[in-house]
Amino acid sequence: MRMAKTTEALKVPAGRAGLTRDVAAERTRRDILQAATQEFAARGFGGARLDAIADQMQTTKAMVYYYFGSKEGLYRAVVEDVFAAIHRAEFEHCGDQGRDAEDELRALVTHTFAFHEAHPGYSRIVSMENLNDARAVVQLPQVKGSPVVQALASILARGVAGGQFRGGIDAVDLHYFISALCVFRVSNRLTFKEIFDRDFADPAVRARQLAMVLEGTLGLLRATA
Amino acid sequence: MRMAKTTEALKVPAGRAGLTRDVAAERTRRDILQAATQEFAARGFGGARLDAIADQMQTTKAMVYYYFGSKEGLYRAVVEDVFAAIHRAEFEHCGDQGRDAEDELRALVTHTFAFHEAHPGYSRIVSMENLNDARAVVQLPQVKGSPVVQALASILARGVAGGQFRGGIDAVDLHYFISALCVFRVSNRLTFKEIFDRDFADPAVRARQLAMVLEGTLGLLRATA
Amino acid sequence: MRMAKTTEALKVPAGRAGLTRDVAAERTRRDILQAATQEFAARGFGGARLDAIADQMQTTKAMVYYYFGSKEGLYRAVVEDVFAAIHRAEFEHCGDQGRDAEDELRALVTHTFAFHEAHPGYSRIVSMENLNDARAVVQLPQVKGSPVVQALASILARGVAGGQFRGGIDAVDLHYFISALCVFRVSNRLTFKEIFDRDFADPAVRARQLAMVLEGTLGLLRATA
Amino acid sequence: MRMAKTTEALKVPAGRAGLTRDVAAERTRRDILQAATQEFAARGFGGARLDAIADQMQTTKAMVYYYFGSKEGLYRAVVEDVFAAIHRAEFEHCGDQGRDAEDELRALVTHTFAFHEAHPGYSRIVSMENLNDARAVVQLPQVKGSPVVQALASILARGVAGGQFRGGIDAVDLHYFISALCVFRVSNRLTFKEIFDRDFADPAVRARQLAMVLEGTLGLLRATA
DNA sequence: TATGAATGAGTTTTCATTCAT
DNA sequence: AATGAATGAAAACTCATTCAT
Repeated sequence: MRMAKTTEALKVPAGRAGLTRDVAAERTRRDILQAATQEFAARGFGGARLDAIADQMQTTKAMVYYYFGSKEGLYRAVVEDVFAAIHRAEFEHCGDQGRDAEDELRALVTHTFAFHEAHPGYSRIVSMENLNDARAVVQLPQVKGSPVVQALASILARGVAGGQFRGGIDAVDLHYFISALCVFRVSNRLTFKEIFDRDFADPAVRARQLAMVLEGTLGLLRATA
Repeated sequence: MRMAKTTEALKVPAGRAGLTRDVAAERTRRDILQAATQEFAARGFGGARLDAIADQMQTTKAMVYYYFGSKEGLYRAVVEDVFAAIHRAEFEHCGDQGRDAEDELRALVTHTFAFHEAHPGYSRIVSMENLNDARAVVQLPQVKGSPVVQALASILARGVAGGQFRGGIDAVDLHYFISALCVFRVSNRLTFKEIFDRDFADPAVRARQLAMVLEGTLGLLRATA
Repeated sequence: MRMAKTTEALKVPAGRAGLTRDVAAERTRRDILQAATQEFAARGFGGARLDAIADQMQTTKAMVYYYFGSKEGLYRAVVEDVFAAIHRAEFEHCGDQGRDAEDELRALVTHTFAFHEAHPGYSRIVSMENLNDARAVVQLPQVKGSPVVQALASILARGVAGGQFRGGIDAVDLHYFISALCVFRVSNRLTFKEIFDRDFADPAVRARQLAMVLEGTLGLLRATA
Repeated sequence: MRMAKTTEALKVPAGRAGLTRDVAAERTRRDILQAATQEFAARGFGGARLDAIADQMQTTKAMVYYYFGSKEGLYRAVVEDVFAAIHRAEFEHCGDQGRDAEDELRALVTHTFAFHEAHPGYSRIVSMENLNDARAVVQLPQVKGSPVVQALASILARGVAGGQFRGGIDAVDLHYFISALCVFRVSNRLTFKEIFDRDFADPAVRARQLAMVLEGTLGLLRATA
């Protein structure tokens, strides 16, 4: 009897005795997923080794097939998981509406900046998925959209209403702008360092860049050209 | 007798009769390099297949070894080639100094924006190299630095001197800022399109984004906060 | 506590309350056996998958081990079951002795012809067992012999006595003759159809072939050469 | 650079120097094919092991993929080869037309009888292919038809014209009749021996059975019922 | 220079079997 | 009596690399 595919496989335990087993199974699944995220981020899809993933746990390689069906299925689950984490993080931030639009935007940008910096593995997975023609994302309807767009739209509307921001800026475009500045410094850190000898991880550099991102974003919104 | 390694293999021989053959050889080498660039860009290092590269040409797989020594050597040559192309493009632009600093900056940003858009394969190779821990770039001394930094420094100096720009912005940091905005929309186009349903290739979107990049960059430099 | 092996597992228990459960168990066992017969017939021993067998029922793969001990044990049970069914069918026919020898033979041949046609799965199992070096049959003492041989011997004796048939024909040899003609058209139907474009399932073809088998058999027995 | 697929892969050597290599390559291919025929005949498709095939030669398992692309491709090549051999044998016999129809038929039957007996591996492959739903034969246009049908048609026509045979017998049907009797005793030899304790390989049994097949066939054709 | 054949070490995948509950 | 999870050994298949010509 096969399981495979994605996440819906974990049944709600019927009782106490069942609980332990299902919990253990779910734990096995998560172990695999975590190890796989690391391995895929480190070596790409083609370079990732199921052996390496299995070796990181107490489980065997066959379990990958039991839970995910194939290397491709595992990859899909990893991508799904990463985008879910990104969206979750964005959602968690969007709660504290109601403040001044500019303050709000600064907070959002700062948060985004810090989030990607703190989770370089996510950027790697996203880069890899782009190299892979987004073939996993295409098949995952649940990754569509992000709460951050609503949040930006709200900020923009308030800023424009309050006369702080100029109009004509679209929320998705603004998200591109902020994302580019926050993600690039993580995803392209290594080549940038080699070529320009500048380490984005250096605290001073980081502080300057955060300031630039904030000023650039606000400069864009305030521009009257 | 093997040749292997990277570029020093191209020495143009002094002999006369040998010329034809060397020209053919050089052509074979370039064919391999181009096919390899595509293959690596499409599948990453681990996913790239020497068979696939050989099949794209009239040459055989063994030729890869004759000219590049190994898959790794071929990969290095591809990365070197790509960065050389990027730097060459940047250099070509930097020639027309002497105009107004802001105009100059607009031209440089616009050029960078268009260049990456026109060469998505380059961004792919750069993304891949980052996923690969920059292991090729580390070994390639010739890719260090870029003329664009001098150009930006010159623009900044003139802009500050002319009172158009505020001071305190570093040329390399500014290059990060511009690169991020120009590269991200190419390297992350696919996932962005899937998730936010916004196609960066759409002319209207492109025009808006170019405007944003220009306004954002200038807004950053003009900012007095 | 394991049971394993083959048929002696079916003992009907004397207990009262246990009855329901044993009936259910026997039903499970038969379900497995049927699914297994199909799977083995369809894919051969090596190609058969316990997963596939389990998936066809409401039972799990582990039940196969509970009831049959191993894939090999299950295979043996299937072969035993099939030969038992064949012998049972042969026995059922042999009851109505006492008629004219030639009529009797016609009836027997016609019956054999129809039986194999109606149960192509049996021929498949027999073919498979031959491909498997008869390793299951060797270990199954209960499949030895068949009532059909006695029946043929009786028919032959009466036919010879009545001057209808010539002597010198052995009952087992005659069984080979009839079986070959009846089994081949089932077991080799597919390749024959592809190569000669003749479908043995076609009613007209079937009628002609039945006539041939009857005429051939009787022609053999009447021959005086 | 891949080859795979079936037989057309062997190029005609361009010259003397090329000859040796191509001949060696062709030899490798045939070695694999022969080992595979044995392995498939012995264990069926699912049970056959590529390792076992490779171990029988001085070549490696990867060569199977080089020449045949997959286990399935190898299987197809084996089936093709076997049917080609059967048809070739049938063709070789069909040459000596012109004799008396009955003599001719006796010779053909005797030859068929001996051929299958001498090549039990062929019958195994045919049995296996039937168990495998004739999936290889379906894809092999070159196995369609057999010269034996023409030969039988000719014999029948002459026999009818000469008054020796009755009319109304179709050549393909007759081929079924003869094939069934000749193939069954090879393909079902093992189970028959176990169940009826009669060894078809025994010279005395063989002689009796050949006589039966001859008499039965002629009896069929002479029958006036 | 160039080619097709060959190889060996790996990689993904499968599967019969067992275990804990 | 039954189940789902787990396992290890082996299977098919791949691929970078080398060799003979």
